[in-house]
Amino acid sequence: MYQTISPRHIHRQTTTAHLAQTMRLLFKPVDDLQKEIDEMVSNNPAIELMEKRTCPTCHRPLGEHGSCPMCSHPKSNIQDEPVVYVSPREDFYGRGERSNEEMPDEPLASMTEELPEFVLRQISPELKPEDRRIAAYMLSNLDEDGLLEIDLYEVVRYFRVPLSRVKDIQHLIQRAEPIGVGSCTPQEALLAQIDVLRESAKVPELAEKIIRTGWELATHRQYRELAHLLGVPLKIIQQTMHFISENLVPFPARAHYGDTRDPSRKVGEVYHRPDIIISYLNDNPENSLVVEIVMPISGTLRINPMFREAIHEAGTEEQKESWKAYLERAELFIKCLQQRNHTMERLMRRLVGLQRDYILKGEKYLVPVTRFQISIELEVHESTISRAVAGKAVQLPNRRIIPLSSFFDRSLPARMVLKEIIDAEPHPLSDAELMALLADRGFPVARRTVAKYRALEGILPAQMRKPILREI
DNA sequence: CTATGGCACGGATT
DNA sequence: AATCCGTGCCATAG
Repeated sequence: MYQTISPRHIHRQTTTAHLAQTMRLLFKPVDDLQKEIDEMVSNNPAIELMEKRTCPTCHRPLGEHGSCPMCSHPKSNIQDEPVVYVSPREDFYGRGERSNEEMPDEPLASMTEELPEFVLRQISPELKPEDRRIAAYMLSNLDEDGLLEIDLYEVVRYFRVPLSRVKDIQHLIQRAEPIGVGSCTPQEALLAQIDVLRESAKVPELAEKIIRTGWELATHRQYRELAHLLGVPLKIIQQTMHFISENLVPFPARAHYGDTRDPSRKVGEVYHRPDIIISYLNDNPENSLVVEIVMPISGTLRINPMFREAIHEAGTEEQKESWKAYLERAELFIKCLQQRNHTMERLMRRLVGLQRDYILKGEKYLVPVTRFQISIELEVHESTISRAVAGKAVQLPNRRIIPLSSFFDRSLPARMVLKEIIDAEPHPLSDAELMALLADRGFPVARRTVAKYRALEGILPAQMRKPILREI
């Protein structure tokens, strides 16, 4: 944003109207903010959008001080103080870009409306610019299960590019969340998931074999025939099938929608543009973290100086008044935006410092914090924090997009440890036993609560966890 | 009798 | 003031 006013200065001249509007803007996620800004810019002649300024070397938008935080900032060795800045960032589809290309943007099925965007956003950092159209085209042809409903050759013909290039793009898509999306068949989706899973856990060799050669039999639950075909004992087959049904999803998109196993993901809250992007400086894990507060516009807003001048030459007194009103509203709007960003910036600086391990090492390391505590530390009202957190999404360095509110989830670490325990124990443990083990690891919770956590994580009760097969 | 899920209560959080 | 979350009690299933 255009800043001639320091945040402290803003604070002093806060008025009630100002406050009210700041509140309104504060809890708006980027999507809504974009509409808000668009409307203001097109209706109010006093405000204008400066052209975007991008860094000449890395093409990222410049930070608010006119320097590029991504490449001109020296390597920071301050570990507790991440670089936080407000970033003007373009819509990922590129505004206006769509008009000169015949980007296929026919309406999608309502359920998957946001899936293509969601995926495109994840892969766009690795996607060559010239491949974006192809990726977007493929993503717009997903069915409601997240599988590609067109043939790869169709894409080849449409864009007249080599098949290998299309396959490369598909490979990229498959590895984005939900993993396996964009595959042509359920098998392909499963194999992609195995691929990704192997990076962090061991996967039975047999699983891949079953999917590759015996999938027909497996889907019909003809395990005996399958065992015979692969020359493996029936029992092993059953165990592997159990592994598959527990860990893999043949229809990637379903995991996010109707699946009651993961009630923490609500429909509509899943696929968001990130409001905040956390990444490594220059994408190098050696470097410190950079936190971008995303702005939905590609430039900076400011008062049009011409307009300010023009007021003196207003024809009638009436006109003068109305122009002044425009001017005031524009000023207010800009100040409120600045304050919103300032609040977000402070919040994220504190939060990232606090939850660094969570961001880098995983959910197990989340530090339990309440909004209330943060509000005291930042000396703002607790509702301010609530507003700032509500409905916002964060993209982590590993490209996962999660709700900002998960930073305040008290029970997440306990649930992750619970998962670990269950994964590790070959013998199914009852809730009471699990309770004891959790207590050992520093999570004293009631037996009843263990059951609730299990349910939250979609883990079946002990008896049902024996090698019984779930429907695929 | 044991293991679990449902319901509801109370305290903390928002 | 409304909502969320952990927990205790009790019914039910095996």
